[in-house]
Amino acid sequence: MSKDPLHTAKNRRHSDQITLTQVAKSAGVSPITASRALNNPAKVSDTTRRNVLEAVERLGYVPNLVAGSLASSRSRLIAVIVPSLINSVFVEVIKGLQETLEAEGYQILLGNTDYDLDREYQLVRTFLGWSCSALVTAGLRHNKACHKLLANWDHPIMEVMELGKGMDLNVGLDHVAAGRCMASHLVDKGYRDIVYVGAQLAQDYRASMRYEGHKAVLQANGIDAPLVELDTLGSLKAGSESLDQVFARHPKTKAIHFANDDLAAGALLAAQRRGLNIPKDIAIAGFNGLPLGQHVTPQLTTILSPREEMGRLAAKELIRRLSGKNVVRRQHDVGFKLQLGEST
Amino acid sequence: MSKDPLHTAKNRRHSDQITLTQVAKSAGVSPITASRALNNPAKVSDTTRRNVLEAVERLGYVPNLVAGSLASSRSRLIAVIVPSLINSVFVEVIKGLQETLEAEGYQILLGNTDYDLDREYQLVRTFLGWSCSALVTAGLRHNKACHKLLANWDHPIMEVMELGKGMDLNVGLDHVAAGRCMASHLVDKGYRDIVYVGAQLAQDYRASMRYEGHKAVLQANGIDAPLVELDTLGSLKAGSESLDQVFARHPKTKAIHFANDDLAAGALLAAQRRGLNIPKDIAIAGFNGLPLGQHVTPQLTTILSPREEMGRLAAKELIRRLSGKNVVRRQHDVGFKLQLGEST
DNA sequence: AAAAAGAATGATAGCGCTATCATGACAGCG
DNA sequence: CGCTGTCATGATAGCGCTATCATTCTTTTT
Repeated sequence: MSKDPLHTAKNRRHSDQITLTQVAKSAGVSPITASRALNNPAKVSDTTRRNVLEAVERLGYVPNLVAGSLASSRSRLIAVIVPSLINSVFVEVIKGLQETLEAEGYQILLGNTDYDLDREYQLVRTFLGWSCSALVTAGLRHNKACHKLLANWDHPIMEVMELGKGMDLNVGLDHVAAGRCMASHLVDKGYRDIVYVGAQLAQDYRASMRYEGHKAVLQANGIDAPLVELDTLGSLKAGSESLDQVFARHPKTKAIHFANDDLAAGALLAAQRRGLNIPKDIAIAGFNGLPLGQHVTPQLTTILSPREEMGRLAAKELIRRLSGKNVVRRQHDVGFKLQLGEST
Repeated sequence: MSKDPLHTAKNRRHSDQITLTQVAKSAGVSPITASRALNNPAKVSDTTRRNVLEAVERLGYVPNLVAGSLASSRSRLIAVIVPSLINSVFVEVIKGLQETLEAEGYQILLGNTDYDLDREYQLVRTFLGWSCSALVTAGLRHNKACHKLLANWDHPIMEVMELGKGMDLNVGLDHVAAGRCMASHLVDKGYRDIVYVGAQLAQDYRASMRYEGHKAVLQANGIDAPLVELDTLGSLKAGSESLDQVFARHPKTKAIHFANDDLAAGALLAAQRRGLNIPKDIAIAGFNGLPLGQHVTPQLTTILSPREEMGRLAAKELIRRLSGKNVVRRQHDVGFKLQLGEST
C-alpha cells in the first residue's frame, strides 16, 4: 500500500506540484509560518525566513495563486477591458497601465469588447469571478446590466479615455473640447468649406463627441458642418479611400478634419499620390498625434493625446487606492495639445 | 444573536457575494447539482436546469472562478508573454490569439518581458501559479530556470514568431530565410552596396537572424555585408535618423535593408524630405508588411509576415490540444511573402 | 519582581467550488 | 421476479492557501 498521498483513496490532487505544506515541512515550520515568510516577511524571524526561502529554492516551489486568492479573496489581477486592439490608441493605454501595474506585482487580465456593450458585460462578469483587485475599462458608457453589476462591486473601477463623471475613478480627456479646438484652428486659418470625416461613429462615440465640438464651433461662425461617415474601420486604407467620397459629396471642400490620425495620414498620402498640394489644394487635420503624422511631409496638424501617460496615471491612481490611500480627485483631466503641422 | 453566516464567530467570508450554495438553496437542489446545471448542463434534467438558471438570474449570481479553478485545477486562463507592446507586431499576434481564444471562453493573462529573459521567468512562475490552461510565449529562447520550469509543466506550451524545434508547439516563420529572400531580391536588382540596419539586435534577435540570412546571400555573391546597429528602439524616428549614420559610415550605399517597416518607412519619409529620389538615389527595403509601407509613395518593398494569422493559428492549435485532440504537427510554418514595392 | 506588552509561531477552520463515490428511481430483459 | 444498466441527484471530502485566535516566550514597564 502506497503511503503517497497522491494515490490514496479519496485524494483529489491532480498534479505532483509542490505545496506550501511540503515547503513548510522541509523548512521545519508550520504551513502558516511558511506562508508568512513569503507574503509578510516582516512577521517572521530572519532565521525562519531564510530557512523557508531555502526550502522554496530546494523544492522548486511555485505558489498556487488560485488557492491564495480564494483564501484571502485578493488576487493582484487587474481586469482591463478595451473596445479594440486594432486601434493603436488602446494598445498605448494598455502599455502605460501594464508597465506601471506589473512593476507593482499586478497582472493584467485582458478583454476586448469589439465595441459591443453586451460583450463588455460578459467580460465584466467573468472578470469579477476572478476576484480582480480592480477593473479598468475604456469609456463611460456601459449597458444597464453591466452598470448594475459594477455599482455593487466593492473594488476600484477606473474608466479611462474620456473625461466625465464615471462610476468611480476616471482619467481622460474632453473630446468635445478637442473637437472644438481643432475646428477653431481651421476656422482661424480661414477655412470655410470644412468636412468632418469619421469611421463607424456609433461605435467610436468619442469621435462623434469630437464632431459635436467641431460642429458647435462651425455653427457659431455661421458655417455648415457636413459629416462624412465611413462604414469601414478607421485605418490608413479607409483614409486614402475617403477622399473620393468627400469630393463627390462636397466638391468645394478646402479642409478635412479627420476623426483620427490613421484616416488623416492615409488621406494625406493618397492626396500626394494624386498630385494634390497640401495644404493649398486641401488641408488635412487629424487627432491623436501618432508618430506617423510627425514623419510625413507636410507634417500633419493634429491633436496630441497623452495615451501612455493616461495609462500610467490610471495605474498610479489605482495603486494608490489599492494600497488603502484616500483618493482625493476622482476625475483626472490629462488634457490634449494642438500640434501644428504644415498640413493646414 | 444574528444567524447571518456573515457575522458569526469564525466566519471568514469577506463579501456578501452570492454563492452557488445560495443559488442551489433557492432552486431547491443541492450545490453539486447547481454546479452541474451550470457547467455540465447535459448531466441534469431540463426542469432542474431551468430552476437553477432562474435562481442564478433572480439572485444575480456571479460564479467565483477562483474557487472553481482551485477545485478543478482548470482555469480557462491562457498566459501570453510578449517582449514588447510598442512593437505593433506583437500586438497583432495578441489580437489573433485573443479573438480566437475569447470565442472559446478563454481569457488572456498578458505579460510583457521588455526583452528580458529573467523577467520572462518571473512571469512564467506567476502564470503557472494561476493554473493557466496553456502558455503562449514569443520566441524560442528562454533562460535556464524558465526552461526547466516549463519542461516539467504538464500543459500545452506554444512558442510563436520564429520557426524551430521548441519545447512543445510552435507556430512561426523562418527569419533566416526571410533575410535571405530580401537580400536575394536586392542582389538580383543589381544593388551591390547594401547596408543592413537594425535596432538593438541583441534583444530583437529575430532581426539578427534575418541579418544572418542577408549576410549569407551577400557573401555568396562576393559582396560585403556591412551592418549598422542603432541603439534606440526600432521606430519611425530611429529610421529617419539612421540615414545620417548610414551615409557617414558607408558613403557609397545604394540600398538599405532595414530590420523592420517602421525603420524603413521612417528612412523613406526622411529621404524624401531631403529630396532624395527613391529608389534611384537610395533603395529601401523593410520587413513585416505594415499597412504604412503600402501607403507611402513609392510603395515600400518589404516582406509580409502573417502576424494575426500566426496568432489565430496558434490559438486554434492550442484549443485543439486543450480539447484533448491529438496534435499531429508540432511545428507550423506560416511562411512569408516578398512584397514588391517601388522603393527598390 | 510582578505585570503588561510585544514578537514569533502554531492550531484550527474555513474560502466557494467540484471530484468522487453512493444512492435511489426506474426501465429493459431473460 | 430479480438482475443489470442508466439517469438524476446527493453526501462527503477535499483543492492549497490564509484569517483568526491561541499560545509561548521574550522584552519592556512600573
